[in-house]
Amino acid sequence: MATPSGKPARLSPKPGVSANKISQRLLASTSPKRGSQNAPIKQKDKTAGQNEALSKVRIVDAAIEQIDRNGLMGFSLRDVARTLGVYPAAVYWHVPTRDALLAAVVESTMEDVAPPLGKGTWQDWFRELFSRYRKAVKRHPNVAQLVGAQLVSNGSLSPQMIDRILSMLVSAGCDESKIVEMYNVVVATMVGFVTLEYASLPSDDPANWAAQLQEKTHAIRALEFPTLARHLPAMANKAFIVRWQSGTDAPMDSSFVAFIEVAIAGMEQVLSRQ
Amino acid sequence: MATPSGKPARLSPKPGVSANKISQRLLASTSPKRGSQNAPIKQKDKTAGQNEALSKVRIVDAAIEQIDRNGLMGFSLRDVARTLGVYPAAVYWHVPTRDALLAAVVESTMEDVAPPLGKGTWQDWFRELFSRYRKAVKRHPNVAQLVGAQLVSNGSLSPQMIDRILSMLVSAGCDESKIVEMYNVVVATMVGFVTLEYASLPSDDPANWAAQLQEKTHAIRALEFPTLARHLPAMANKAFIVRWQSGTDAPMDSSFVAFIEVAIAGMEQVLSRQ
DNA sequence: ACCTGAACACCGTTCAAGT
DNA sequence: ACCTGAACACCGTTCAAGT
Repeated sequence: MATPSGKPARLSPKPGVSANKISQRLLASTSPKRGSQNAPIKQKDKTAGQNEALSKVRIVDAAIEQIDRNGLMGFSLRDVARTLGVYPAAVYWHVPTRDALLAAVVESTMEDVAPPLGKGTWQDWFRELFSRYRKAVKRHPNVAQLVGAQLVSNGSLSPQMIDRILSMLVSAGCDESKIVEMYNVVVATMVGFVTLEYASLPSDDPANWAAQLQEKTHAIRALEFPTLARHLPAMANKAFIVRWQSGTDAPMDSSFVAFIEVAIAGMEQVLSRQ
Repeated sequence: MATPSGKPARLSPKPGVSANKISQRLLASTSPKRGSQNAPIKQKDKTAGQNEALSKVRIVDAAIEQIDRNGLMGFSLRDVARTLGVYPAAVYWHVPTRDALLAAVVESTMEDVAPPLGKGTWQDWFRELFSRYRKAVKRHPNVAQLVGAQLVSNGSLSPQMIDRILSMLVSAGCDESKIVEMYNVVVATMVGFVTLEYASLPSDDPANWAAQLQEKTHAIRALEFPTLARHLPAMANKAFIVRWQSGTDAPMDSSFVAFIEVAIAGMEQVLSRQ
């Protein structure tokens, strides 16, 4: 009845979902999958509007739509092709690989995060930058993981954003010798919290998973971990590691604010010390 | 010759690698894959040592080894089974799913990150925590993405670490009403930078990819982005978004130090204000 | 209790051939 | 130039059956 892994050996038959890879489930949220067979279904009716010429933008849009609906887990080139009514190979004419497509998705998601170089304080500018980034991710939360992984080293290289961050650091009085370090601090701050906040849950079966995690939570020995035990009620589903919903369903607004205030206060401090 | 996506329509035949999913390539580093067929190759010789009874720990260890060698991309249940000389289904007796296995990998990677509650300052304790976390990730860099995604909301719930972080915050004078927020700040700080630093590169062909990115970099219009242009030499391969190696090959030590100093200075500031 | 052997329903990618 | 149609080499997962 119970396997060594402590779970029932097999649950319900689980029909079409099956297969997949890497962070897939880890990063995923939910997703059905009504599988059609092989050949694409050409829909000639105007209602669907699926018969304009295929193009990279149409493909990227379809990909985003699919990721929004089904999570990263629900994403596959073949499915995108299916919803566009073409063969998978057709997609390959416009996009060299699956991951190039995902890179394009990231790029599209990240348009216009960097605020213009107005006349406020540098502190306010960075606050605005961080908030805008978060809003951009919020619009397509299931893309969050991609962004985190991609933004680091990627063709989604937005020179404008980089230039503005550097300019702002200069006008914040950052020493030229420290500017690369501080730039990295800014980017890590921008991306770090939000990536975690919107990291999606591992399970196919969120309800069950939440229940299990709550179990585990209640099983914590109050004597061994008194501080944790004391704060548990306040932390439940509101603190990293002790939550069972992602930022989509349980936003962490106040913690985000705290995070950026810490970051900015820290930057003030470090910049004034140099 | 050139497709709309601006890349050659098809490169070299690309033999066995093929297929895969999600962040796969995004998170991956490199990986061959010498494919055996279907049935596992039983090796009865002692040298390989592959004939002890199958068990969850052996499976997890094999998984880690494989991820270290081939990247997350090179990871598959079937491959793990292959190296253990058993059928894929055998693995399923010990581990309920692929992602449960990856969760176990994370858990194993994250052992003992939280330092004991010694007698130093709270500042030093957090410095130590952040450094230990980074070292743990460094040991198995290809697991970094998993950790980032998992640690947030996961069965890798380590009550001890949480308890210690909370205790430290209390003794740092953190107001009880702000403790959850500050805890989240700490976790995001711990995980954020390092996850980005070790995020792996998208390409199957890192050399080519690096070249392309350098091209793109040189193509930046100096007139349009003067600050960026000025600092480009200092940033190349050392700054997020403008690098073509991951933390494994190009560690970002000084930026990491700057990051945690900013974080700690910020925490001092915020804690003293409340 | 633990594993084999085979099957199922998917993948990403390639490639000749059509239009 | 753009897409079809089919194939190739993989996946994760299930399930009866063996031992």
